[in-house]
Amino acid sequence: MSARSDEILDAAERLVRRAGYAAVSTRAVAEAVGIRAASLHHHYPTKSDLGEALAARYTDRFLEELGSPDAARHHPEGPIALYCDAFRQSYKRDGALCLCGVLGAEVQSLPTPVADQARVFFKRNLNWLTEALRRPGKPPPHRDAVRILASLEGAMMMASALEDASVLDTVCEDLSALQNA
Amino acid sequence: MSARSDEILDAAERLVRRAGYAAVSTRAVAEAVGIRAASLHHHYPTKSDLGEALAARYTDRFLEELGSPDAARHHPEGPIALYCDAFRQSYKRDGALCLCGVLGAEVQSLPTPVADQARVFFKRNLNWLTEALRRPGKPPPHRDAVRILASLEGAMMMASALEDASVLDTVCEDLSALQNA
DNA sequence: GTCTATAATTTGATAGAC
DNA sequence: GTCTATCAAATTATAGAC
Repeated sequence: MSARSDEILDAAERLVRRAGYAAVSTRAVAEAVGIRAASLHHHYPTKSDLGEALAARYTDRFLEELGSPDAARHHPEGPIALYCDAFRQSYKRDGALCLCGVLGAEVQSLPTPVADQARVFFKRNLNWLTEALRRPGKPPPHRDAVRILASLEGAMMMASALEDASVLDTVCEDLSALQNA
Repeated sequence: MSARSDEILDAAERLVRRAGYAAVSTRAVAEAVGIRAASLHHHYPTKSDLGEALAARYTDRFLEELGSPDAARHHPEGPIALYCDAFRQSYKRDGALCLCGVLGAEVQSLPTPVADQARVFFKRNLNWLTEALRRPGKPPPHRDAVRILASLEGAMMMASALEDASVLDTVCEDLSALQNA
């Protein structure tokens, strides 16, 4: 993975998170990097290859930033607040919703490898949440994980569509409050 | 609005809800109807016109099916259950997520009139929910409305991406239960 | 690794006959 | 209202020079 390959993913991520996979051309990504389309295809032979690498890196990075579910359990404000903040920071830092939220909405028109990588994001996040919320002597809280991730994905989509970040803040506050109930 | 114009919107809705706006060509819509692309452009001069009419009809129909917020308040299972069922039925009947959830995820690459119509869906739904959940002597529950709609939109996206309708069911059940708390 | 050049296809859209 | 024919532009991708 060369520096240039990473630069290409950076540009692709910025564009796809705002416009969607189908609406972003390999040419547009190349232009954003400052190279020709033919050069981009040297790093990623097909658009599908680019999309797959993009989703995989996004997922790896996101989970890396989260840290271990075990550490999250001992976070002073609780695992839900920590998890919400990861999305909130990502949304505010990049001014765009979750890459895999975007891909998930157009999953039926994605090349199979890209769709599969988007699914991996959701599965790994659900596993992380289930682990972080687990309480001794109780069954794994899978339903809570589903509810939390779905709320956050929907909140980011609506915040982006309505150009109103307070939608995400509202949902995050209510999710954190619920935890203490 | 001729019968043919409506047929075109039917086909467009089916395709866009599965693949996204950018991934669906006017030719593909025309083919699904059984006419030529030139004939489609007679009914909707541009793709943007088609998208705008599509989102507007979707919103009108959805709110019509919901009925009045006042009637929902007196529903035997409560307004939240009624609202959740509207999305659940739509998801199962059409095998696809909310049209405006799809459009919302790619809002930055949509023609302005289409993006605006997608926003109208969210605003009208938030107003409906706020009204249906209102309780005398209390401030309008705008936050609850945001939380509920965001949860449902995210749940549909995830159900579609993971090809697992139980995600939507789980979220609906938890939303209804919360109401009684 | 990047470029120019180019191929093959698709796309949104129009002109004009019927 | 629908068609054939056509267009200009964009898109994904490849060949081959440097």
